[in-house]
Amino acid sequence: MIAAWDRSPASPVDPLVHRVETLAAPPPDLVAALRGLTLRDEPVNARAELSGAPRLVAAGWGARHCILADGRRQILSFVLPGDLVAFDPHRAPLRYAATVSLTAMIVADAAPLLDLETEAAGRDAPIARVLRTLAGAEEALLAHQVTRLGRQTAYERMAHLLLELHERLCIAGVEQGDGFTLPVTQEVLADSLGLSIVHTNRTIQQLRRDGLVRMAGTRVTLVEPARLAALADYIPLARMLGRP
Amino acid sequence: MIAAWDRSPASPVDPLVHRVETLAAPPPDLVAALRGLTLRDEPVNARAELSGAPRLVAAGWGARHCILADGRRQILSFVLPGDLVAFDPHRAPLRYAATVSLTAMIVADAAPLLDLETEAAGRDAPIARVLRTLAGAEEALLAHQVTRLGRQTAYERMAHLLLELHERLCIAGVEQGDGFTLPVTQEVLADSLGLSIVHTNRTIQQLRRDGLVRMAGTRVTLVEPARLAALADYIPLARMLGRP
DNA sequence: CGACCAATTGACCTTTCTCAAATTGGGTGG
DNA sequence: CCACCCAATTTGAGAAAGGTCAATTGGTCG
Repeated sequence: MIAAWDRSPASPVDPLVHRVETLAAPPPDLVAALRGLTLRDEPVNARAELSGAPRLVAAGWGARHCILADGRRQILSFVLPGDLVAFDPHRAPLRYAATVSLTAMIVADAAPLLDLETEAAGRDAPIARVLRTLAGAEEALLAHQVTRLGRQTAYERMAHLLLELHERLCIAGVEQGDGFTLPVTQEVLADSLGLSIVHTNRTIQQLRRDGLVRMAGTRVTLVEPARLAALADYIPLARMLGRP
Repeated sequence: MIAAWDRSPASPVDPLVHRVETLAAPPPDLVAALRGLTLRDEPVNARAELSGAPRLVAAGWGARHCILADGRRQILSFVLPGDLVAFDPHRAPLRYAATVSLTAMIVADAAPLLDLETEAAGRDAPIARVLRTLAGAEEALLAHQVTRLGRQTAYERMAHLLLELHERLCIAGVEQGDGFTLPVTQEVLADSLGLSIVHTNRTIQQLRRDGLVRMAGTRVTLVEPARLAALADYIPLARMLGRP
């Protein structure tokens, strides 16, 4: 048996490649090209701001959020392995919306990826098609987030978010099976779900009592994914992006 | 005096050009090129689905929305004059999120605009820069929407949305001054704000009683824009996009 | 052990929802 | 012009969901 630290270290592009393979049916040579990239990566502390240059998340959790004048915070989206941040260098980042790390992270310089796109000029190039799929995934996440916040109860929201996080981590190849590691506090969940901390806690407990999820430490297990998906009206990202 | 129907008909690109001029400081020759476009436009009935080809909204109101299994509806964003719909023909539209007309609309074929972008190949072409700004505006709108739904009270949400609609219509040159025409029912506002119809109605009345807005028929007047903006923590789109 | 942060619990309060019933405001056919 | 209709707005009353405040527990780390 091989211990985790004993394996050859994963490449920072692995989660991205896994996402691409899962969502976009890329030609093999594009996958090879992506794997062939050697990206300069660097560690980022928790609670740091991710700003500036184009980056690819290799590990760790972050978030984009807005903060109101009186301190209320709303998370717009979680930033997970395989995600691109500030990818278009020509586009100024939104003011009053920040991208921050929630845990320690490893982020890589995404410039080589950009070059790949620039060289393969043309809208129909496989790399362009793949990047469009990733943009579509981001759009789908925002649609999920708005619908959760606007039209779902706390119970539904929580189930929906857990399903989404699980699906995203599986798509990125970071997790597999029926559970995942949730490395953030309930306060962070509350700031994503638009709930108070107290109510977030009670909602989790209700899901536990109903036998739908198990949560111990940072480990989440989706005990009854099908029932969760039904009650939360969860539409998998893969399905939103058009795969039947 | 000239009746409305007597004026020379506005070009379908007018709202777009006005937005671009307001938000993106474009070079004069690009503005000329945009004005020079002759777009085939067509009327769309209220409550129709806007699907398929790239379109530019010339007049009327639409919305993107998701509908849950039990009928609950959440509007993701309003679609107003000057907005592009399904602009990237290479990108499949999200399933389970539809774009519909709320009023009668006039929409134009956006293909010539796309051609303009394709011909002027290059990320730094003025047309590309302008389209990026419009994409940034859309992103800012979604940030607003998520924050409203997640962290604001009904009262704040309503004030915030009215300010946003007003700003968008002014940016598109469709309105000016301190008011605008709101051609949708309170049910539609409710579906955007994540509220019930009844509470939407009561919230509007509260704003009226407080002397912050006037609403008669479809006409909305922002009586105290500054106080509204302060209580709703409203950040103008222009400021989010980086203009100081 | 003490400090501290996250999770949890209890009590009470506010916001928002639901249901049901007016009321209003245009249009429309007679 | 008027009676009628339908959709939209408005009102009332009671219930449910979720928030706030304050205290307690549990685990971790120096």
